[in-house]
Amino acid sequence: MKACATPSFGASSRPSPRALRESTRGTEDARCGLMARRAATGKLAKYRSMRDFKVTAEPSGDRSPRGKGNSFVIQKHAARRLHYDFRLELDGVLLSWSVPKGPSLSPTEKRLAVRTEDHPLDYASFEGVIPQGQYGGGTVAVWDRGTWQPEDDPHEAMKKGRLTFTLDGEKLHGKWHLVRTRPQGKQEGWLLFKGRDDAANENVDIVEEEPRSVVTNRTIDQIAADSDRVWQSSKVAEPTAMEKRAARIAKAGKAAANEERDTNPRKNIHRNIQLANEAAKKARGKKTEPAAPPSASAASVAALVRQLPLGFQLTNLDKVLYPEQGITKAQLVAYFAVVADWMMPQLHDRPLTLVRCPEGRHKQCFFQKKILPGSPKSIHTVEIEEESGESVEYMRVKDMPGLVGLAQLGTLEIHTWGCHADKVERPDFMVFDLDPAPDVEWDRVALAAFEVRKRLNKLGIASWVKTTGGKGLHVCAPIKRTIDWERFKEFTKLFADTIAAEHPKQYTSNISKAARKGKIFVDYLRNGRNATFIAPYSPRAREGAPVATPITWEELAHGVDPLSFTTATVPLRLAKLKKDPWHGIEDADQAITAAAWRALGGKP
DNA sequence: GTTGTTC
DNA sequence: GAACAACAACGCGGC
DNA sequence: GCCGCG
Ligand SMILES: [Mn+2]
Ligand SMILES: [Mn+2]
Repeated sequence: MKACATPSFGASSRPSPRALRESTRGTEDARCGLMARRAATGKLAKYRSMRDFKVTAEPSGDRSPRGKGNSFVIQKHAARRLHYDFRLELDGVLLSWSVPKGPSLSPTEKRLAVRTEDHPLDYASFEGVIPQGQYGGGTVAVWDRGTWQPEDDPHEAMKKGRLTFTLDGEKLHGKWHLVRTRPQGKQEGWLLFKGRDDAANENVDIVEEEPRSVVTNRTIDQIAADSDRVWQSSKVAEPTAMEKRAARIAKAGKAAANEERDTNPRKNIHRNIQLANEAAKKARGKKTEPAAPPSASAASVAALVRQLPLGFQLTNLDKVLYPEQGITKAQLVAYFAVVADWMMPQLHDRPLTLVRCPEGRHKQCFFQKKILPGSPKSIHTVEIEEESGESVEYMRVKDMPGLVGLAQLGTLEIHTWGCHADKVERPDFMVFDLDPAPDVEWDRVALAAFEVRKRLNKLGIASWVKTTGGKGLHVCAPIKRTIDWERFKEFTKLFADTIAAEHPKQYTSNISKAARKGKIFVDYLRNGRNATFIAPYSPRAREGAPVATPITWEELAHGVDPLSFTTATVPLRLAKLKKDPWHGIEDADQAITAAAWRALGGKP
């Protein structure tokens, strides 16, 4: 059997137009044509793997339009960033480059061109909208099209990284160059620039002056608007299951919003996220097998959180962070967005330490205290002088986008210092962490919290309580910023030692494991300068995505199951609450008084 | 998860 | 663009 | 000084 001819023109002799035509389309036999098609099919595997053709209107490339085999197209593509996709037909596919600034008619203006995956030939006529969330989501216009003629063998040229050719399009003409930059060194890029000939022009910005589609004479904006209309009408005609679902959520969201005449769009997004969370919980039921199947609404949660006004990009929203519950990063983002209003008053401007698990809670997790380059801009910093003398940039957040920024980093736990950024050397939040030994019953822990509360009250300090996401409780008290860390910790140690001394069978203030057997460790060490504690409303990187949850003393007296507070249940709980469980904590105006020191037998 | 290096 | 590697905390108490 | 702890 005869081998199929590879189009080849030799290095020196320029091919005739006829030779070019015949090189890609069958002057030989049907077998070669078929093989070329199969080859093209293989080249398009990547293109297809990146797209879901049920969702996008882009062609799948299973039908090749008949042409002369030397077409080119430039598609103006308003995606995340506006760019121009430069495509040359070769061997049954479109070689493609993404040119951020588009072509220039000036031979001295070299434009960066990044090679992208080969596209099918029928892509050349695609103009319209690629749905958001799909690869390359955005609006596409056919900015120019026509034919191209390589100067030499294009296969050799591609291999060498020097392609010289002539364009005969509607906007672009004459000689052009595509040159690969140094293969080693920085990233491999190409440069697209005009050859020196009559079609060159130093004075015209072709991209500015000819912005429209050469096919429909529409601008990008007009194409997007037209596509909107088509989408609207097709939606009425034939709603898909997903659209029906979205409509249901939107309707429920509207009804809820109408109740309180809420015109804040962000609040509405929050509400929709809550509704989606609720639906997700119902869909999951209470089954928690080793790996839960993705919940029905995971996809719609991703769509919702993408609407949050953040100022940075969310990525990998479908990544599963808690496999047992099937909780995705999108659901974590939704959780933070919903609890932000309750959480931020406590978290605002405190230095942070994070527990990050970007690959999920079972994979490599790590602590992070310093800000890293590339962090979302909604994460702010605070410069703190370490005792060693060196200065470290800690992280802090001020608002919902900041909180979601932490989620974007794959943060499963947020730990905070007991001070604020503007006065780091003055602690303002006291925490007694009640850690029960493994065999201690929950009721004893609850009673311990009341004991701590009673004793603090006697010292003139009101306190609030939260679960930790584990088997313990945190008794918390805001304190005026009068004393330094050393004295602060000294006071809390005195307090813990006193309880332990008076009830040695119940409590210990000694961190060592041996001392804690059968007892509750009153952990005052959270009150040191370099110590942190789990933030209110922070999830934990543990099975079930439990949440450190502020509760009222009444609830604690009534009985609560600390592990029932999870990223799935806390948003529902908050929606039902009439007032903040920590109501009044912002207005507390209390300090460690001289009388308090004396009551514990300490020196004021 | 992000950045930097390398092809 | 893709594949790959490096990197992301540390102080304090107990004995 | 090392280990455990969070
Ligand atoms: Mn593109
Ligand atoms: Mn503890």
